[in-house]
Amino acid sequence: MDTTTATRSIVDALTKAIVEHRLHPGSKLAEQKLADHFGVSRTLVRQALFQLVQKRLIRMEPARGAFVATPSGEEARQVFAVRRMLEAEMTRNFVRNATKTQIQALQEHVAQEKAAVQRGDVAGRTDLLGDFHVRMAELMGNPVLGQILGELISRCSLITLMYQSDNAAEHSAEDHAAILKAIVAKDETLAVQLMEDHLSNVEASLTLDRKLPNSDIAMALA
Amino acid sequence: MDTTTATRSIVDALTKAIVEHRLHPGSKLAEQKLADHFGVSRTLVRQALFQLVQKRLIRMEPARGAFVATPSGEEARQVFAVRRMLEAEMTRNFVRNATKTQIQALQEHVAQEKAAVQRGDVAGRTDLLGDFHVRMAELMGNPVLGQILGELISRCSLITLMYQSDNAAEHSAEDHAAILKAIVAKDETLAVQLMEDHLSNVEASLTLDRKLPNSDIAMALA
DNA sequence: TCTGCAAAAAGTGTATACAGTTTTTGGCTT
DNA sequence: AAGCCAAAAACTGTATACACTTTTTGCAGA
Repeated sequence: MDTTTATRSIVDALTKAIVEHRLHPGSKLAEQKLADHFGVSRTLVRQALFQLVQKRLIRMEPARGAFVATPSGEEARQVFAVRRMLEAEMTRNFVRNATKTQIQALQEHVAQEKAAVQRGDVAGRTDLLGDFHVRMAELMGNPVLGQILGELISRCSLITLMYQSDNAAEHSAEDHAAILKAIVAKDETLAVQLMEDHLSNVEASLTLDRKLPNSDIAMALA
Repeated sequence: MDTTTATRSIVDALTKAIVEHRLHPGSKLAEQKLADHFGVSRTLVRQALFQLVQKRLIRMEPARGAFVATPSGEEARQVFAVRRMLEAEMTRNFVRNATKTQIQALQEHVAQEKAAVQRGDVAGRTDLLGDFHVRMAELMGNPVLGQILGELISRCSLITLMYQSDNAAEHSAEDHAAILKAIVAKDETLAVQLMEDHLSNVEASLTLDRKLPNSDIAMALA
């Protein structure tokens, strides 16, 4: 087992748990408990936690330990702003350079989204909706961009959990379908516009000005 | 001394050393030597190294240790592509929203650049040229963007060291001055265009297709 | 019953120990 | 003299130990 793999698998497992909302914002992440759970020593857990801090998925307080991050509304807006910048250009490049195979891959993905929506699979839908963006980033052959976007999208998972309002972004799947249609039609301007609008819609569907409904409270309850 | 501070200061020191080219691409980073140098145990050094891996400034090989990263030409191109995406939008926002104080801050920075160039201060110039971009990102009040850009610019420091050709980007300082002039004139389109051109020029001044002149060799010599 | 405080428990921060792997060293053979 | 192999040294990967801090517990007093 090489060095990175052990720590890496812990990072991945915790990332997955946070992104899938199995660990809530503000939750305490006690090192010994995690070590027991993963069957390793605290040393490896600690290394993993430090990496998660850099991914902004957790925060560490001196002598108090690690907690699942509770991004502020301000931070959320900034994350969406950066996503719009990157994904607009990504979409433009995609229209210009995407091969038929790549477009087909996205079409299949959108079909999966539609299926998940129709059968009421909420968890699966949430997963797929985020994956659409990651998939696009990967397909365009720029792993550097893909990795940055992947991290931003992970953070959005926390953000949406904290600030989602009643009318959650139900029509994301439709947005994706519309974007893809514009891509197929090679309508660069429209595709870019739809992508920007889509991200703005998702952001707008959140109540980012809420007065920290749970962050401190959740910590207090933990 | 809180937990993050000890490890963090090691991360910062190593980052600085790499960005300032005091540690060359491919150099071995032996844990015990670093520990002795910083007067701490390997535990803390190791935590720092893992964070630097995520910042893509070093890489770790199983059972072989940590080495200063040697980004490929392909990776270099991708980093520049992402920088163009982000900095174009950043410039656009800057033209729209920058206050007089912020513009003044940039003007002073450009003046410093000019001074460094004139007195032939190569090290200072290199520092300042990268800082121009970080400074702009910070000024626009989007720390999320600022942090991402900061990391990309750090990577560029390694990239330029590895791939710089004879005619290194001497006129970066002039480019910056031109961009700033367009910003002052509130010419959004021109400012964005100049920023994109500037980044393309820097990229073009590198010989990214070179056949790994030092990566493996430097490792062998280490 | 509620508040306050001290002792105990739990938890973090760092160093050290040790097993396993890689690299270096030094002698032996050709 | 050059190449090769084995022993030694150096180094990584992980666990454990221990000091110090925070949190919890439980009892005494009001």
